Amino acid sequence: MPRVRPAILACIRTIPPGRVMSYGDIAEFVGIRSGRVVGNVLGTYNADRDEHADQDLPWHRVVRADGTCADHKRAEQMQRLRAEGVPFTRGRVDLNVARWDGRAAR
DNA sequence: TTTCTGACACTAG
DNA sequence: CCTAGTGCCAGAA
Repeated sequence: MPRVRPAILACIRTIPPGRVMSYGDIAEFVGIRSGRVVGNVLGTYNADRDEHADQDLPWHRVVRADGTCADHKRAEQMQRLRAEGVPFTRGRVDLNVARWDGRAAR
């Protein structure tokens, strides 16, 4: 079984400030077809005992395919993204501008 | 080992 | 705009 967790975390850390990636994009990046795994990784990682974990991981730069974010953290996430200069449209991330390919910057 | 769960994606209605 | 169903895969119990 491929260790997707490190790959996913590494991919998320690759996202520069002011940019975001969708769960599906990250899943595709690590070679899987379910964005659910990405969410699971984030959930387990956040639930981990490592206090320094969430500090190192810009989980707020991970959003859904349509630009919305997780319900439980959407307030904090939106605030952080806005602080980084991520454009918002009607409460959703403007993926047309902020989307990060993960390898080919625009 | 099997089973359940989940910070999702996508399509259909 | 919404809900419901299906596919999907790595962890945790």
